[in-house]
Order: sequence, then C-alpha cells, then structure tokens
Amino acid sequence: MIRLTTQRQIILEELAKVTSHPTASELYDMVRKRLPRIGLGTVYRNLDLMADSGMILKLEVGGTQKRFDATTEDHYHIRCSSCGKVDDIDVPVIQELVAQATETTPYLIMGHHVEFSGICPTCREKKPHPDTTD
Amino acid sequence: MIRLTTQRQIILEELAKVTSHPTASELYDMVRKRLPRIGLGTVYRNLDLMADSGMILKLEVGGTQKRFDATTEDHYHIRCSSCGKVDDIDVPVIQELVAQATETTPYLIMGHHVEFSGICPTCREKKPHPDTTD
DNA sequence: CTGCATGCAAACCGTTTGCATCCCC
DNA sequence: GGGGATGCAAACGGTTTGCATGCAG
Repeated sequence: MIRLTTQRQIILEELAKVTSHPTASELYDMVRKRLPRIGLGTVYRNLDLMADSGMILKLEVGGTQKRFDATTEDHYHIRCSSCGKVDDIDVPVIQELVAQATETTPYLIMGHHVEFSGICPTCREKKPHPDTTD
Repeated sequence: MIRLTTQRQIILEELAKVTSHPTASELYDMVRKRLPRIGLGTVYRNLDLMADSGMILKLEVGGTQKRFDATTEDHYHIRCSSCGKVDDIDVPVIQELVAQATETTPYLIMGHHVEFSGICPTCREKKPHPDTTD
C-alpha cells in the first residue's frame, strides 16, 4: 500500500481543494505555502504515484504541461487556447464511441477523452476584438 | 504568401508520404536523408509555420511530443499508451458536441478533438499478458 | 530500525531562439 | 539586391533522476 507521508496528504488536499486542473508547478506553489521546504521533485513523484494508483487523474491534454485532477470520474475538458487553462465541461460521456472505434481499429482500446478548445471568459474580455486599430 | 523553399517542400512531401503522425524529430530524420545539412530548428520552424497557415495539422495529443498530420480534414485519433504511436481512427466526427458544450460553458468554443487510447497491435504482441509469474 | 520518501541539484529532452550567412523572389 | 529562411549552437522550460539524509511504519 502507498505510504502516507505528510507531503502526500497535503498535495492531495490542495489538489482536492480546487476545481481547476493545476499543473505540477502550480500545485508546487500551493503546497509550498504549507510546506515551504518541499521540493518540486517530490511533487512530481507523488503526483505520478497517485495517478498510477488511480487516486487522481493525470490529464493527457494539449499544451506543454501535464495537468492533474482530483476527480477520477470520467468527464470531458475544455482548454483555453489563449492562456492554457483547463476546465471541466458538462457534456455527457459517450460510451458508444469506444464500441464504434473498436470496430475500425486493430488497437485494443482502453478509453477515450474529448477535449474542447476555446477561449475562456477572462481571455475573451482581454481581447474583445483582435485588432481594429490600424 | 508563404515562400517556397526546398526545405519547406521536402518537409511537406515527407509528411504527406506517411500515414503515421510523426514527431518533429522523426520528420527530421526522414528529411535528413534527402537534405543532410538541414537543422532541427528549421524543421520546427517550418512545421509551425505550415500549421499556422493551415497546410498541415499540429496534433495536440497526449504524450511529451507534438505530432504532425498532413491531413487537415477533421478526424479523430488513437494513441498507443505503450509506445506513443498515433493513428487515425475512422469514427464519424460528432459536430453536435460543440453545440452541446456551448450550452454548458462560458468559453467561446472553437473546436473539439477525440483521442482514444489503447494498445497498438505491435505492442499487444510484445506483451501478450502483463505478468503472470508471481 | 530499515527502507521507502524527501530535498536538493544536476541531468534530460523536446522545443525555441539569436545570429551570421544564404538564397528565393 | 534585399528580406525572409537557414544552419548551428546555445538557451529554455518542464520533467526526471541520483544521492545523501530523514522519517513513517
């Protein structure tokens, strides 16, 4: 069984506390407020460990950084193509997709994920219209 | 308009030649056989340029590396969680998803992508059964 | 006690970038 | 001929890892 260290607990608590899907370094900053001497490596090691043991989700989304999710139920996401933020999206999961895909591919299918892309409200306000100044 | 350099042409040709979705460095290796002095930076610069101008697709898939696709029509993908390979998958694109999502999010939705995950035939053969030795 | 976990820092890997030179238009 | 494109190599950002020490069980 997975050993319950202070670091582990606090990382999990901080992740569960937010509805956003923080990156490892965002989580590092959050955790550091309570555990100033924690190392970034510890955060990475524990996130991977918890993801492997199914306690949390490691989101394989676009962008340069992986993001983490305390909600392990199957659900879809939307990513802001401007700032990279990721939010949950409340569209019902389509289980039939896997059945459909199974018929057309030699792969052994394990799952699927839908990722929407768009502009989040914050970024929308920042750039109401691309550029009408010239 | 986008300047037509030898490098550009050959990168595009090599990408169009394969049905796989190569990473930048895979493409670099392919192109280098015809253009031994090309630099990796040139490959990256041109792939980004061509993606921005809509000539090719930059796949925002999971994994550590970006992948590129000469087919710009909307379609879905499957990624092997063992070797990272990405293939097209022949499941009809669900346009209604965007409409559905629009109703439940404050984001301005631009698009969506479905990524299946599974084990490719090659990796399936390599590991017929995970480990039954204990 | 003892071995897994931590903190720290160096290493890694994919990607980006600055710069002098090159070559397409 | 001129400005964008190239080759090269150094820089970068995110992640991983080796090692001595620390602490949970």
